[in-house]
Amino acid sequence: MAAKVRRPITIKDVAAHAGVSFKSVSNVVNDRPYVSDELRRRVQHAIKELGYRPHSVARSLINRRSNLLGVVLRASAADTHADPFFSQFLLGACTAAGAEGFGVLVQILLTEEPFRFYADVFDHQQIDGLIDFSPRFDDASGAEEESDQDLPVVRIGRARPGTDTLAVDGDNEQGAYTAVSHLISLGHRRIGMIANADLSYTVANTRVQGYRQALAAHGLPFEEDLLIAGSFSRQSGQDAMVHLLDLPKPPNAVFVSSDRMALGAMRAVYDRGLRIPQDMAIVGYDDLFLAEHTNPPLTTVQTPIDEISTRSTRMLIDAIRGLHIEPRQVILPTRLVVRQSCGATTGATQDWQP
Amino acid sequence: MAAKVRRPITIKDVAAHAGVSFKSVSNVVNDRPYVSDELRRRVQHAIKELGYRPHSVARSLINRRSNLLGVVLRASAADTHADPFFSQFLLGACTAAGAEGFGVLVQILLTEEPFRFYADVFDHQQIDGLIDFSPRFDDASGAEEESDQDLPVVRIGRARPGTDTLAVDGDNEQGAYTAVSHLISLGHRRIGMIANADLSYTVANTRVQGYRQALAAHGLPFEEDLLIAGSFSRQSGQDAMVHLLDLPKPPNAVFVSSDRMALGAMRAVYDRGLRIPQDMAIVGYDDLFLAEHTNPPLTTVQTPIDEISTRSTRMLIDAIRGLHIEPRQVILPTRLVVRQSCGATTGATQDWQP
DNA sequence: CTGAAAGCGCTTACAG
DNA sequence: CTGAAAGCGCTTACAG
Repeated sequence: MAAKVRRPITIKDVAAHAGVSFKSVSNVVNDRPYVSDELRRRVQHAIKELGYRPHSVARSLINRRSNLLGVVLRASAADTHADPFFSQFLLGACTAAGAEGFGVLVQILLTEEPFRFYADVFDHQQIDGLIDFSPRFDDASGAEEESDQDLPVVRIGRARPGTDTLAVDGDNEQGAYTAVSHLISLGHRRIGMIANADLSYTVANTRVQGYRQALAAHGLPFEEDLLIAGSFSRQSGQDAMVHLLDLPKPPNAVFVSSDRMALGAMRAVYDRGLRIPQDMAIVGYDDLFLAEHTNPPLTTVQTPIDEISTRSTRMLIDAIRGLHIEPRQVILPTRLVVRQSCGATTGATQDWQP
Repeated sequence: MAAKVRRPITIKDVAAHAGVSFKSVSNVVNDRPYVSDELRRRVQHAIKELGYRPHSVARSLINRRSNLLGVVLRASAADTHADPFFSQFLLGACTAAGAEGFGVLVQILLTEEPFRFYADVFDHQQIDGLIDFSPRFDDASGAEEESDQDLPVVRIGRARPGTDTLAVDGDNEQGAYTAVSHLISLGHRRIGMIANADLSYTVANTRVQGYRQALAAHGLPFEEDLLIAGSFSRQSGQDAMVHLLDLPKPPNAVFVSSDRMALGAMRAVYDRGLRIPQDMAIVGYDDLFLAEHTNPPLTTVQTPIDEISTRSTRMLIDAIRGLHIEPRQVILPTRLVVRQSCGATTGATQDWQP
């Protein structure tokens, strides 16, 4: 453990203490070749003894590198409070960044605020690159893809087709496909879908694709009536389910591509005096903490958030280092977590009431 | 909006463009007095035109200030995934810090890792001060209060008695007091408590104090049997409730000082075939997102996390600026959110099943 | 390996 | 207000 330091120790203090030139200290610190083992040992000893830490700011000034990564989250105030992914994402990002000597600067913006360019987001703070973690930002605006500097940017989510934006995302198509196929394998033939948002959002659109592909792959027709789009909120999930239940011939299973909205959908089902999953099977998306605690526990799709955070951070650091990055878009597989709301009796978790 | 910049613009570029000395540019940027309005206008015009941003690293080197705040979260991997407070805390901290020209550097540590001193946490990254957001870190270790540098630190949580650590916290005593008093006002006389952790954690201990004070204030005896400590997890809440239900004379109301544990406690109640709140009233603590979604919705205590984040950030910045800070410990009032698990019929939310 | 110099972009303190 | 200099802590490039 480093000795406790009161006054800043500089490279010169270390050089004096070790009886070498400060140049040699620099060489040792930066792991340069042509340093004799003996010299290295003496310098390292002095560094330890004095508790020397290279002054990152001075190095930044000369290297034109701050070794700082920016992470921006654009979300509504309500989302932020509940967003279970951001903390988890940060954990992975901090770990991956730290391993490469980078720190993580965070900026959270409310979508209610006027749009800001990346350069403005971190204002005068120098960063070497940036991760845009704004899963719910309307893709149609597109403004966030326009890097206003030569700043490397990795986007969490889907890149706009035709662009070469660096992007990492969970496989929404596959996640939805798996969820719906699971319902089909359980014997359901009329399966509705409540999309998590308007289809201009890729995060909604891609999941609808998976839904349609699953139907098609199993020879089931796509019925326009059975697909309805919500808007992220629980209430919108409830409204959508009411709409489906009011159909002349309602579905008996629904894929709700957001756990939060699935909560609202379940409420609508119970309000009609129907049972889950007997009268209505439900599968969600996200695997929020609460998915385990609904009644019955919610079968849902889990996004590989840890892997997304690690991959995107490494990708950004590679970009900062000028490496050639291939592929530029990474899509990571999701996992279906089977509980009871789908009607499968094979769920690992047992039944309980709250 | 700033013009788009390809190459870094320096203070000299601005000076040349405006036809003034670079010294004057510095004066304008730093809002020094004795700058004529005419000069200021010319410089500001040039700054805008060139899209100049002062190089924060160069300023840091000379000012010995990075304008960077560190925020550390120490948590277990499981907690991180679910911790609803951290994102929300960061939102407040980023906003408050940004308003004063500070950026926020984040570091998330897993409690499973070996302990690290603050200086090691941010390694070589320079920060001006630090917020320790480690609500569940065992207070008994105390290591985190020992600043190993002259680094200003604000702790989120309770300061150790007798120390002058800067600290901001929610009023756990008052929160618990209010929760238990509410149960008493509903007619309950045998009220148990499941503490969120071992009493060596102030976050548990203070809530127990509130529980005892509420009993005493209403002339009810404190019965040792009715108090049992869990350990943050849902399972521990379930086990504790089983224990209480096995008592010769079980309570008919329980204050569980953690929503997550309340979830386990509810499960234990249902496993016995009992009803909530008719057979067992329950009040939680934290107001997690899911509290609204339990069956029945959970009455719980809400911590003023937004105010905690804003106050602690401002306090840290004041400390960095060398201001005298009084009081050094701030305790902010909590709020009881009445739903249905306590048996009050006056809850604003209506009854529903999941 | 050491020495002596220049420079990263800025601020400070000192003369004019 | 301007000018010319020094310096924050470090790295780079150049001689020895």
